[in-house]
Amino acid sequence: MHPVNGNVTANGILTHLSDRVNYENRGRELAWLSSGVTEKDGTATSTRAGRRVTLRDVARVAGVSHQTVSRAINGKSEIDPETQRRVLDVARELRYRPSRFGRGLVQPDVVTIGLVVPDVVNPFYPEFVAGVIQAAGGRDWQVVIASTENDPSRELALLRSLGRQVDAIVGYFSHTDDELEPYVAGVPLVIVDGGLDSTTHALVRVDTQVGVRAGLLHLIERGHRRIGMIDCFSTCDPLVRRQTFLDVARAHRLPVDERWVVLGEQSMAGGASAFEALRAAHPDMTGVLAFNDIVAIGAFQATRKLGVAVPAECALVGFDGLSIGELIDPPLTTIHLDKRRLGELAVNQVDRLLAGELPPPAVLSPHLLVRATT
Amino acid sequence: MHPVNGNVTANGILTHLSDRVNYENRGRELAWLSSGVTEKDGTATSTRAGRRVTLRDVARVAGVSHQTVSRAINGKSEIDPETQRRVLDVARELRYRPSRFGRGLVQPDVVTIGLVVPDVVNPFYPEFVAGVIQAAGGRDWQVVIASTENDPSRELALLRSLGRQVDAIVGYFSHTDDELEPYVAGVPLVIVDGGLDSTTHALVRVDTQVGVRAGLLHLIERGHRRIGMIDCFSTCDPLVRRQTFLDVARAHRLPVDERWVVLGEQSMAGGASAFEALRAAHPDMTGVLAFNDIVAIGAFQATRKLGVAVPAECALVGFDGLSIGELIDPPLTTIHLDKRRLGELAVNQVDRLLAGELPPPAVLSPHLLVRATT
DNA sequence: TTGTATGCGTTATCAT
DNA sequence: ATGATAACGCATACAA
Repeated sequence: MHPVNGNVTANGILTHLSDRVNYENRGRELAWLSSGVTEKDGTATSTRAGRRVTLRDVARVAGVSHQTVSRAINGKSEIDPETQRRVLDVARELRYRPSRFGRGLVQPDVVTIGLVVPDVVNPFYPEFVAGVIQAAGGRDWQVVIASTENDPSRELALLRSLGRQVDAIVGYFSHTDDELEPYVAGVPLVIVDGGLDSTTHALVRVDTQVGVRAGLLHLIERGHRRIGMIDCFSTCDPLVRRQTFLDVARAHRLPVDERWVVLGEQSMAGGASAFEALRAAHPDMTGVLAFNDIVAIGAFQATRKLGVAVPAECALVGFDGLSIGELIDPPLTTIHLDKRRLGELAVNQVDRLLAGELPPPAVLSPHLLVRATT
Repeated sequence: MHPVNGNVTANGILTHLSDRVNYENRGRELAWLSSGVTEKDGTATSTRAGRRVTLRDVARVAGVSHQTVSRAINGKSEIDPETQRRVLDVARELRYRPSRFGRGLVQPDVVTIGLVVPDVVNPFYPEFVAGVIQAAGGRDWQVVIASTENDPSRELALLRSLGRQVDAIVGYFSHTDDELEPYVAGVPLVIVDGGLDSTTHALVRVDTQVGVRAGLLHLIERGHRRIGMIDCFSTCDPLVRRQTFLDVARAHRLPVDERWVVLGEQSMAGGASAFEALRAAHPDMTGVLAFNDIVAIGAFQATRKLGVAVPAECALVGFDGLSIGELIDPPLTTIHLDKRRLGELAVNQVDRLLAGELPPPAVLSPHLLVRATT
C-alpha cells in the first residue's frame, strides 16, 4: 500500500516506521532493500540488485540498537516484552530474515554436505539418497541435494556453486577426480563409484567385478552355457562388466565371445532392443546378463513381445537389485547392491575427510539375489 | 610424523613449516588448532576445543598475506605459480578447509529452501523432489532435503533445525498448519497436499475429488456397476476419496455403499489384503478403485494369486500415475498426477512468499490415464 | 533493560 | 604479483 517514498538516509535505509518499505506484491527483491537510491551519492538507479535486510536495518527503523533486535529475534529474556513486540513487528514488515552465514560465523555448528546425483527419478538413486540423508541425519548434518539431470556439462558449474555453500560434497560424477578438483576449491569431496584412484579425494567403490562374476556363475550353475550380455556406456568403469563377463566365460569355456556382448542404451527401451539384437544373432541363447535392472526389465519386456518364456527359454539376470524388479512376473533375479549402505559409506568418508584423514576407498560388494527369472 | 612441538606464537599458531602439526590419524579435531596453548597468556590447557584453521593461519605459516592464500585456494590468476604451490602445500598440511560461513557472508546471497518429504524411496516422492530441484535450480536456488522417514514426531524437530538454515521450507507435513507454525519461527512455509486452509502459510493442493470422480466415471462408462474401493489412512484429506466415491456412486445409482469401501494399509501388502477382503465380501465385484498406485499394484498381485483376470473379471484403477504402474502386465490404468509439476508449483509459492505475498493455494488436478487394467 | 565495541573467516578494492 | 584494509551479518562480552 505504501510506495517507497519516505525519508531515506545516506545509507538508503528508511528511518521511520511510517515510511517503511511496501511489502506487498513487489517481486523477488522485496526482502532486500532496493530503495532506488545509491548509498554514496543519492542518485536514483534502476538496478534490481538490492541489499539484504539486516539486523541493523530493523534496528534503525524500530529505533533501537541492533543488539536489541538480536535479543528480540532470538527470544532472549533480557528484553522488555513491549520492545520485543515492536521490534518483531518491524522485522516482519521489513521481511527480515536472519543470515545463516552471519550466524554460522559466530556459532559454527551445523555441518552441511552437498549431494550430487545424476537423476533423482532413476530408481537407483533414491535409495542412495536415502542412505546419505539417514547417515547425515544421524550426525545432525544437513544435506543440500542437487541433480545434474544426466548432463555432465552441468556438473562443474553445480560443483562450484555447491562448494561455496557446504562443508563437503558427495556424489556421482562423470568427470575424473582431476577435472573436478579445480571446481571444489578445497572442499572435501567423496566420489562414489568413480572408477579410478584419487590422491586428493575420498572414494566409495562398488565391486562390480564380484557382482558380474556372481551373476554369471549363477547362470552357469543353472546349466546355461550360451549366455549373452547387454552392456551399456558408463562414465566410470567403462569396461568392467564386459571384461569380467568375457573373462569368466573364457575360464568356464563357454561358447561365447565378444559377439555375445551387445551395447545398448541405458534405459528400458535400450534393454529391449539390445535383447532383440542378441536373440536375433544367437537364437539358441538361453541366458542373459544385463547391465542393470532397468535394462533387464526392458529385455524382459522384449521377451514378452517375442514370446520367449522366462526363465524356461531364456534366463535373465539384472544388476543393482532395485525393488521394482519384483513387479515383473516372474520377479527379476539380480545382482543386488545395498544402495542405502552406499550412501552411508559416502557419509562415513566425509566424516573422515572432515577429521583430516584421506581415508582409503570404501568398497561395497553386491551379492546375488535369486528371484525368479533364472 | 611430527608431533606438535614447534615454535608457537602468542596466537597459538605454529610459525614454521618444519614445526607444523602432525596431520595423520588424529581424529576429528585435527582440522582445528589445538596447540594446548591459550591465546592470551600462553597457559597450557587440555581443552579439546580448538580453533578452526583459517586463511590467516595458513598465511602466517606460509609467510604470505591471507589474501595471497585466498588467491591460491581459489585458483585466481594473479598469483605466482610457485607461491601458489607453496601455499597449497601449507594449506593441505595444516588441514585448512574454507569456511562456508565466511564465504557466504561475502558472496552474493544464495537462496536456500528446505524440502521435507516423508520418504525418499516411496516412488511418489522422487518425482516431486525432482520438480522442486528443477524449479529451484532454474532460479539458482539450492535445496536442503530432509526426510521424516514417515515418522511424524520427527517432523517438528526437523522443521526447527531446518528453519535456522534456510530461507523457506516446502514439503509434505502430517501436522496441521497451526501445529507447524511455532517450529518454523517465521520462516516462509509451503504445505503441499495438506488439506486445510491457512492464513499464514502457502499451500499447494491436489484436487483429489476431481481425480476420484474421473476414475470412477471411467469405470462406470466401461459398464461397471459393482465397484469397490480401497481407501487408506491419510494425514491430510482423511475422507476425500471415500466421500467422493460414495457421492458419485450414489449419483449414478450404483449398487454400492460404505461396505464397498475397505480401509487398507498404505502399502502393496495392504492393497493385496484389502483386495482379498473386498473380493470375499463382494464376489460379484467387477471393478476396484485404489487409494494409490502402490496399493493398486498390491491389489493386482492379489488378483494373480486369486486367479482373477484383469481386466476381464475385475478392472483396476490406481491413483498417482507412477511410472512403475507400467511394469505390471497389463499396465495399470490410473489417475495421473503430475508430481513434477507439483514440485514446481511449490517453488512458485516460495517465490511469492519471499516476495512478501501470501498467495492463494495452487491447485493441481490429476487426470485419467488409461493403460490396460480397465 | 538497552547500547557499544569486537571478532568470526572470507573476498573485494585498491594500493604498492 | 602481493599486501593492507574494509566490508559482510551476527552474537556476545561488557559498559551504561
